[in-house]
Amino acid sequence: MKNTQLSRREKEKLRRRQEIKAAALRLFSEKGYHGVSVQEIAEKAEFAVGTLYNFFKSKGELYQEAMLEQTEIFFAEQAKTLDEPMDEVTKLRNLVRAKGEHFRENASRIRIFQAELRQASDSAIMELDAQIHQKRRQMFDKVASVFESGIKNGSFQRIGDPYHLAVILDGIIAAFVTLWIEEPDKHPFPTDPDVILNILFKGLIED
Amino acid sequence: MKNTQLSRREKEKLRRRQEIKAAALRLFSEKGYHGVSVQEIAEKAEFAVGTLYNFFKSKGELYQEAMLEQTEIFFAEQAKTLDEPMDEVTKLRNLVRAKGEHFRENASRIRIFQAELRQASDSAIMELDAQIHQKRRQMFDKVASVFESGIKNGSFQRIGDPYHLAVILDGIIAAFVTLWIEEPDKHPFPTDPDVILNILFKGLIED
DNA sequence: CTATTTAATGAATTTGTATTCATATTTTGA
DNA sequence: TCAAAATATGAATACAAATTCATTAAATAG
Repeated sequence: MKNTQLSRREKEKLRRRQEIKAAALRLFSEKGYHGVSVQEIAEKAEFAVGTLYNFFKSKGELYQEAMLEQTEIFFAEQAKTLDEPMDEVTKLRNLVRAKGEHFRENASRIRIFQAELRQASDSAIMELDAQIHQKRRQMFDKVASVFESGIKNGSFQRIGDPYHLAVILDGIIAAFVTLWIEEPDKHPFPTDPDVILNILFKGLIED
Repeated sequence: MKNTQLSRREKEKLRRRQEIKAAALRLFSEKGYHGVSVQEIAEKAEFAVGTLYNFFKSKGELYQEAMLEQTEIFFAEQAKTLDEPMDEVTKLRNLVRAKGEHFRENASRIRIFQAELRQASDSAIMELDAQIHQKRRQMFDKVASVFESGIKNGSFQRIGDPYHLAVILDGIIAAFVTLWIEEPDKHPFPTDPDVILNILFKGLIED
């Protein structure tokens, strides 16, 4: 799979292309698509603006290539953990571990997969983000206290920290919403709340 | 809490302000912040561009107000379900139900809480989005087959559809990542995968 | 060493859109 | 009915980039 039939010149060209992509990736990850100008990328990559356009058709294409490459690495790392011949529990543990490692190693780049607006330069929008997150935290506290009291009075097992449980319930619901938004017919949002809650209520292992 | 001490004129003014906000909300929800021009909002609201600026300092402020109002309604609906004097399981069920109803009623508006880029008009970026989602689905299939085989050979209980379980595991991890990104010191991403997996492995109710 | 091809440059151009403001219109109160 | 105050208007302005391209520089070949 090595590029052996590439001339010296072509390899050089490819290397510079990669350099530009790397500079772009770092900036996009920090400030989001709209927060970065082509000028800025050119400076970071130590090329002139025009040069970037010798390598990429447009800013959009550069963004696409940079992000897709990153995504491919991310998924490849995960897939590898599932291809080992292991029992299911081990596979899941390795998967979660691999994801965790990737996140820790690429902390700054992860943000980009969060909402693009979070990185806005506009002050009103940054304020909005802060306000929404405050509301979310308040909500998490409220939900956490439900788990807390359930654990205290013996209705619930202590399978995790109550605040974590609140955040997790939110994450599970968000996952269902994502499914539903992408393919509303194939994955309608469940009417019965227990379809979602049973994930928490019932244990996957033993009973 | 009613605005009784407002003059006829002031009430009118407020109503028009709300109308603009409503038009803006609909457009922002469909096409994202960068995908909508002030022109467009003005047309939808049936005012001239200049008029919007009599009501809002800037596009950013309009966005902020429109989105925040929506968010407040969203969280208020949820909070209400937790304030009723019910047992914990019922509270959680009502919470999930309330969220589901909100999502179904506001389908188009939900997208805005997903990544902003998804609504991009740039074709390269739309393509990127499609490519990432294809990769995600492939990954979900792989993970689902781990759950599937675990269920088949009796290692796992069938607490939900295997594909759902895969998506949910992803959602749980994403929830932890969000926590960690917001407050890295307070909520580090767990080193031990079982902190995450026990949510699935162990049941909240009975054992 | 020179000619020719290939690549890099960045100022100038184009584009898109947020914001302003002089003018027109409507509302209010006398 | 009319003048003053309040609002609405949208063409003009300002600005921030993305993209282009004529020019310059570097690399390669003869």
